[in-house]
Amino acid sequence: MKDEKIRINLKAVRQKAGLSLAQTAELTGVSKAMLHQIERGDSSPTIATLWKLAKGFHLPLTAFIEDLVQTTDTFAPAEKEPTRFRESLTFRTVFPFDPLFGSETFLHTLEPGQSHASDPHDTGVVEDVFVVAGTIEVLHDGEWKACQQGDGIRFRADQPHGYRNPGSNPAQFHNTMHYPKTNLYQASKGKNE
Amino acid sequence: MKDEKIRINLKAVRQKAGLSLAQTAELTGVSKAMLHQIERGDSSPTIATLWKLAKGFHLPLTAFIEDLVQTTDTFAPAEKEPTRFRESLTFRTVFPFDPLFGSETFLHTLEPGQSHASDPHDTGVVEDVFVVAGTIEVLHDGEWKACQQGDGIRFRADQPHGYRNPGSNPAQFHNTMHYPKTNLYQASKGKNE
DNA sequence: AAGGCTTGTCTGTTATAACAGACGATTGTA
DNA sequence: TACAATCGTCTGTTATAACAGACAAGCCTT
Repeated sequence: MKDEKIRINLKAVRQKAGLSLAQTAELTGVSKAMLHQIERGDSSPTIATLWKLAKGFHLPLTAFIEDLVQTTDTFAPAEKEPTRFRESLTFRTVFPFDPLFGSETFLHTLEPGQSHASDPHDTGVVEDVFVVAGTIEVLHDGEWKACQQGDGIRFRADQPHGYRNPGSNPAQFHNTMHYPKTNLYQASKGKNE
Repeated sequence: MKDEKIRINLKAVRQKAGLSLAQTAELTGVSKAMLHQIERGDSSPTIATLWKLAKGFHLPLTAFIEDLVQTTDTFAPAEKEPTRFRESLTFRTVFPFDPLFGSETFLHTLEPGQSHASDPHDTGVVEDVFVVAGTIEVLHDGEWKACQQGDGIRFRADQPHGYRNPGSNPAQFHNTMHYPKTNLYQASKGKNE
């Protein structure tokens, strides 16, 4: 059964923390016997107990099950689009729009001092921004939010938003646009199907 | 309790797929009564049950567990505590799974010499990899493909694949999984043995 | 050795997750 | 109106997750 991985993860986390079953029971509020059964794979814990474990170890719930989620494998390389310029920023298409997923990803580059304002998109469109290098500020809900390298921010794009680079070094950020299923249907009604 | 997320996500996923409780029971192997109790929050499902749901819907376990940001704004700061995954790589969730888009995004970190292999996932699942820093090699069709900083690769994830860092510096890469919505429907017909 | 204190394991008991099936309410069709 | 086929809800029953506590084996002190 796939549940093995849960057992392994729990044991690994516990041993990594250098805790005994009793200590773990004290820490998480899950009985010692239950911990033992989970590690042995004799019982499949409920999410409630999983949550106790996560909280006790100060780990995200996914820490115990994330490996179950790992995808894998084959690939068809994506073509690299040439860099294009708009008025105020440079961008490159990393992953082109795919109607199956309803998303597209760009890599934007902002020189120091540059800013770019984007008009509101259709309702339901969501934007993911992840700062690859440098520091940028993202405008949404009427205020500028500072985002450093490694920060990720998701927001509704059906309102005015924009980006600017307040620093002294070039900044790069990922930009993924999600177009909800409902929008796709309305947009492509009578075309695809 | 935090278990609400499970209930909400399950109901959202089910309704998104346009399935009734009976159809979902048929699809996932979880009884109709139990589905109802889970959605109502009257019972805390077992991971075994959660796994049935995930397999039935061809979705990751995180689809039911991660915060359901029904397209609300999220901010994932870079300083967020990374989740350690075994001995082979470190990652953190940048954008959690959202049933509206059917995708989730992680940020993986590979130390020099580290490698990670993944098991095949459901057909139709597509993975986007974008190298943020350093150099990695991606295993595909039995051969390792070198990917430098700024390279983006999209590939189908229904075959074994893996990542490794052959360089002498740490490497970071984005990892977005797309779970096609069509799977939800196709799975309901003819999937049962 | 003896004692005290751990470790992980194994009981018996309780709480509840999971099941099969019945039930009224609703919808569509003849 | 009557009938059939759904829907989600609500029973009673079974399976098992979760608990408290006992147990032997190992590890230090003295």
